[in-house]
Amino acid sequence: MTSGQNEQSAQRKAKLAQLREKGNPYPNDFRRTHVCADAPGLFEDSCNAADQSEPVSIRLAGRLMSRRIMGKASFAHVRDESGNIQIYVQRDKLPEGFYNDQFKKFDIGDIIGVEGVLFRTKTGELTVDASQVRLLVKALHPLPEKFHGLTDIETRYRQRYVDLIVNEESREVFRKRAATIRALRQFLDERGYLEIESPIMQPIPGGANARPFVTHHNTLDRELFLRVAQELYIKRCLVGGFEKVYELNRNFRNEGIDTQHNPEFTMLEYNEAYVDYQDYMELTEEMLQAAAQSVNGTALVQYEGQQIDFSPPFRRLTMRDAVLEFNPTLSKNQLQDSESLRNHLESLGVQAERGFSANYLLVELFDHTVERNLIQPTYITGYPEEVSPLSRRSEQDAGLTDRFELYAAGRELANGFSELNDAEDQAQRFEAQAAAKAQGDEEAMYFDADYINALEYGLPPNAGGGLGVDRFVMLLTGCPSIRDVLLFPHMRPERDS
RNA sequence: GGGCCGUUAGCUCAGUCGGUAGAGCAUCUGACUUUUAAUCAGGUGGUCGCAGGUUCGAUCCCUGCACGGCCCA
Repeated sequence: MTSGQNEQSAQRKAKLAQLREKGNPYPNDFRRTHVCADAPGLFEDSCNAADQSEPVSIRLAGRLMSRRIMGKASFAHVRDESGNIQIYVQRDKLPEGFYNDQFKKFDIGDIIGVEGVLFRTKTGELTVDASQVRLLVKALHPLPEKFHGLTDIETRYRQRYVDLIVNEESREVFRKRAATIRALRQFLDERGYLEIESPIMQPIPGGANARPFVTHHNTLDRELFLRVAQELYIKRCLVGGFEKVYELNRNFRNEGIDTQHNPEFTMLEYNEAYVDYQDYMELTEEMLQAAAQSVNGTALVQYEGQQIDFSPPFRRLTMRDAVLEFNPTLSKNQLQDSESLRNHLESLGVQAERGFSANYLLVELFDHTVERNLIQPTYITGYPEEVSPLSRRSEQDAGLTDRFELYAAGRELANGFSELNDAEDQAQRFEAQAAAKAQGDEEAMYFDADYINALEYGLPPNAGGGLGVDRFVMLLTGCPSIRDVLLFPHMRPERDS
C-alpha cells in the first residue's frame, strides 16, 4: 500500500533534486499573517472601510489541492487546517521566469506559501491575487483523486495521514472525538472531580475480567502488565481521601479485533464517595446528554438508520424483566431454574455447560436475546454476583448486585455499580477469581493483596462508572467501526515480499 | 474459529464465456490571462495481492496463503 517507486513519485523526486541544487528545499522562514478562514471577514471589513482604494493583503500557507492552468495564469486551491481558499496566479505579476520555471512545476499535494490581495472573481469566489508563491515542502507522492478521494478502507486506516489530507469527513470525526473527550472532562471537572493518572504498567492487573498484555521491566527484572482497567487505583484514591476522582485514558485488553474492539481503547472511569449506583445512573445519563449536546448540538443521534435519544431519563430495566420481554415463552419462575434456562438456550442453539447457576445462564440469555435489541439508551440492573466481583451485594435480592450496564444501539456502552467496600468480602471474591484463573479462565482476576489492604483502611461507600469512550464517539459520529474513531487503529502487518 | 465478498495504473473503477488489459481523474507534451470535476489535442504509465496447479496458453478456472470488509460464533 505504501506508495513505492512509480513514475509520478520519480518525477517529483527529480524536481526535489533540482531544488536541492539551489539551496535548502525545506525552508522554515515563511510566516503567514492569516489562515484561510480569516479571508471572508477580512474582505468584508475592507469593503466596509471608508477608504476602499487599499486592497487587503494576506499571507497564507497550506497544501495545494487543485490547479487549473491556463497559459499565462492559473487558478488553484490551497488548504490549511481552517479551510480552503482559491488563489489566482498570473505570470506577469511574478518575478521574471518564475511562473514557467517554478510555479508550473508545483504539484498537487505540495505545501506552498502565498502572498497577495483579496478579490472576488466574476463568479463571486473570494480569491487571493498572488504577488508571491513559494514552495515550502515538496510532496513526493501524488494525492488520491480529487473527485472520489480515498475510499479504500484499508489504506485509510494504514495511511491515516493520507485519509486526513483528502477526507474532510475523517478530519471531522477526530475533531468530534476531541470535543467528546473535552465535554466529558468538563462535565466532571465542573462537579469537583479530580482527574488522576494511575499506572498503565501494573504489577497486578485488575478491575475487569480481561486477558492482559504482559511486558517486562529489565532493571526490576519482573513482569508487568498493561492495565485492563483503572478502577482499583481510583478506589485507592478514594481511600486516600479524594472523594470524586476520574481517569480518562487508555486501557489494553489482549483480545480479538473487530468493529467493536481494539486492543487498546479509551475508557473513562469515575467514582464518587457517598453516592450509590442509582445516583450514578442519573449522573451518567446527564453526562452523556451533556457530551452529545456539546458535540452535536443535540441529544439526538442518527446511527445506522436509527434515531437514538440521549435525553434523560434513560429507560431502566432489570435483567430479568429484559429477558422476559424478549423471550415471551419464558415464565418468571423459569428464570430461577437453571434447567429451564439451559433448555431455552439450547433451543436457541447456544450450548450451556452443566453446573452453571441460573443467574449465570440468565446473563448468557441476556447476551444472546436482549443486548442487540436495546437501541435506545437503556440501563440494565440486577446483575448476578458471580459476574460482578467488585460490586456491592444487593440488600433486596440475594445473589444480585447493585450494578447497572448501559446499552445503546444494541451494544454495551457503560458499566457502573455501588462499589464493594467490605475488605473481607472482596478478599473472598478475589479468591474465587484466582481459583477460576487457576482453572484456566484467562480473563479471571488476580488476587490483589494491596487492594485488600487499602480496603482495610476504609473505602468510603461510593459508586463508580466506566464509559467506553470510543464506542460513544462512534455513536456521536455515526461511525460503524471502532477503527473509524481511532486515528491509528491496529492492523495486521502488511505482507512484505 | 466458520461462512460470504473483495484485492486490476498514483486514485476511483470497468473488463477478459482462458489468447499478456481499458476508462475517468492524476501525470507528461503542446494551446489557452476569471477558472473551479476548467477546456482542447496528443502521449507515458500495469508482476491484474502472493505461491502453486490445470492448460499449447492463466489476470480470468482450481488449491493454498496474505491483507481487508460483512455476517455468524
